[in-house]
Amino acid sequence: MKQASNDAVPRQEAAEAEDMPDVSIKEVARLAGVSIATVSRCINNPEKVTAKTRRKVQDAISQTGYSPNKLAQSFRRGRTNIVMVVLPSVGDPFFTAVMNGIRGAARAKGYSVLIEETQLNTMTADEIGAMLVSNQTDGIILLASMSPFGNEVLSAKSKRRLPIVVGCENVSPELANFPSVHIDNISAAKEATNYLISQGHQRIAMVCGQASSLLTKDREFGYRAAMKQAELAIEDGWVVEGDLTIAGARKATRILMNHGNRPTAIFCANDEMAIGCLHEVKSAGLQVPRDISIIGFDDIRYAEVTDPPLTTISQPAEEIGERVMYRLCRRIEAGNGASSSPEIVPHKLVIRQSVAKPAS
Amino acid sequence: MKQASNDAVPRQEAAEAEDMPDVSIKEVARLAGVSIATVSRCINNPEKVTAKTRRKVQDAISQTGYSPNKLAQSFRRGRTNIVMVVLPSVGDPFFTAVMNGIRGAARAKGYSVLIEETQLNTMTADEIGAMLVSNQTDGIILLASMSPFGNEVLSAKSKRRLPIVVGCENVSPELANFPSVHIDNISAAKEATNYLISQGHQRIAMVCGQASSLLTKDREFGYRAAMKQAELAIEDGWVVEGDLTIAGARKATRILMNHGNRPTAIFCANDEMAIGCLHEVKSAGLQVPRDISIIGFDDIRYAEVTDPPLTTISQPAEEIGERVMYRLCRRIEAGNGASSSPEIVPHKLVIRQSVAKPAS
DNA sequence: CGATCAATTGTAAACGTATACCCTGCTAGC
DNA sequence: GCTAGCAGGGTATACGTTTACAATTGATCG
Repeated sequence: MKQASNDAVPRQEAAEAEDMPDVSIKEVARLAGVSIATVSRCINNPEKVTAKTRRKVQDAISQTGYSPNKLAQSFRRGRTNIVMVVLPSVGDPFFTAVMNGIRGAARAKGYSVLIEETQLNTMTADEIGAMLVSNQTDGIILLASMSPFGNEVLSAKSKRRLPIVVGCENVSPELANFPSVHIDNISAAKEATNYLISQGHQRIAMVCGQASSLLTKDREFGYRAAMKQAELAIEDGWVVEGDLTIAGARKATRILMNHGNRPTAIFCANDEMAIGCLHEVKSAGLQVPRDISIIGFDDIRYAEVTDPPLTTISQPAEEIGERVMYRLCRRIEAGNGASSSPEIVPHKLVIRQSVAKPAS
Repeated sequence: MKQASNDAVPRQEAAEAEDMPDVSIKEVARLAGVSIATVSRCINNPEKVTAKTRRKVQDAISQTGYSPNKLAQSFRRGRTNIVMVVLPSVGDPFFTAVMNGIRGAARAKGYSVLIEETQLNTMTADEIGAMLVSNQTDGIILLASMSPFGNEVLSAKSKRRLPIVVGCENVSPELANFPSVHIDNISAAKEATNYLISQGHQRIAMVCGQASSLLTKDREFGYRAAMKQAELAIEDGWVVEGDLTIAGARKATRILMNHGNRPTAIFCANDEMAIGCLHEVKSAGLQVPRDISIIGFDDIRYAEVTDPPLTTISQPAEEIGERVMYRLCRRIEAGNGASSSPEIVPHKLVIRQSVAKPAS
């Protein structure tokens, strides 16, 4: 296959591309007959260099296939253009949607996104702190409560205007005065519960999230508040803890189904669990919503294709993602100058068909 | 709250932690009364340093709260310990599962994971290539066909034993001799189709993925092969392209439902689409599997909670993720020395309740 | 034509770490 | 007690950029 030389292929280029050991700015400078400073300027401040020189450098660059070593750049500039987002589970479609918003904004701003899950203990608070401190990332978006995180590294470093923004949930006390963007989880949970009440339900149970999660804590709080306000009792065993997964919800639902005083409606702290709950109720031979009503939270994309379609609270997930990323950017650029007030985005009750008036 | 001084708190530490401008190895060395080389050795080769010295250094480190600047480390060592994975959609639970495998292995090996989606053009092939070339990442896992990617950057660089591993699908010709790990998509699709045939179906349609995706191309190929082998005709309009999303599948399904010669079974190229398909069929007032059978592909976690539960092809998603990551590690460490043969993992037909014998 | 000034380019230092190489001092063997 | 050997620690350089500053060029104006 090695032909002699009868085509007009620019042979030199090919040859250069062949080995190309590790072409640095030096090599380009040599080839263009200028100093490395000029090459650097050509790339970063093209207006500060003569058109003629720019050409020479451009030629040299395309000849060598040079591209700046990002490692060196990051090192020199002290910035990686990487942000980290910490969340409970990438698998949850709600967070996926938030991530889409983040990713879009990140891309627009020239950042890459590093994802870390807390769910399976894939990363401890210490490690996250270490990551921050060691400059691997320019900033962090917290979509998950990280209480243990607060005290150790954070408090010491927070004064150094550490770029952290909290998303999707209230900021915990330890993280006070970090910016945040989220819906009003308490009000939203109240609204969901009130909707069930307005349909005539009185025996309303809840499948909530882990106790450690501030987000689900708020939702449970809203549920309890609504029940209290309506003067409805919450029986022992009606509030059962899931782990925000389908499997967890199924287990929790089984417990509820076997409760002596079975509820007529179940409020799930997220849609993922509502799906598990729905399946489990149907598996028990009951019908939804005829026998039991179910309401979820998040409005993930599967919510409208369940059978029956899920009534739920809708969050503007992508928008949250976008906003949280933009706030992080401002925090990175402006330091503590950027505002740190919480930003509340609107939620919405989406009525589909998993809730009906109770049978009795 | 600012008390005078009546407790035994080590005041110096507190004071040091207070400002901590940017403590570098130099500061630690100064404090420990040793050279920076020794500090470095203490961290990276503790056995090459006296216990006594080690102590002094350790003390200085914890006093200052020093942690090595990863940027500088990466720069110096020429490695970032970050790998990039390129995939069509993080939202797809199948890829989420693969990612879990990747993440687990990455964590075990000390890598962080950078995710890039191709679906929404969030990153062009050029950008990915640039990323690679500029050392931002140590290696890349491709879970998505990147045909346009092949020629430009890759071919030029592939000789430089670029650490790339392909996952979930056959490696395209341009990427030849990169390692890969995936199931045998063609055989699996054949198996799915044959199962429908074995149940007595003759009018079998398929909702496939984008033409650009090698993975879905293979599945379509398997379907066609099985049909041919069984001497069953595929009518015009029975193979309709979805985009691997619920919405796309619903649109595709509507087309199938209106087909003059309506199929009795539908093979969907992934479960996400099968869910959309299922919903659409039921929305049309038909029953599954009584009126129409549906079979999916991937066995995502929602597959067992649909109504009816989805019959599908199961892939060992996490295992694929793990293996692909480990192969990438070997590639990073051993260069081209590491084998580059494709690694086929087993798939499995999971029979649930979305397929039955045809009515007629 | 020479001087002054602006525009452009070159020089060199710095970022924080790792390490090759050298030096010191100790131990052990004779 | 002397030397060979070696382990522990110091010195200094390199990694590839960016950038402050110096130097040079070219141009404009007197």
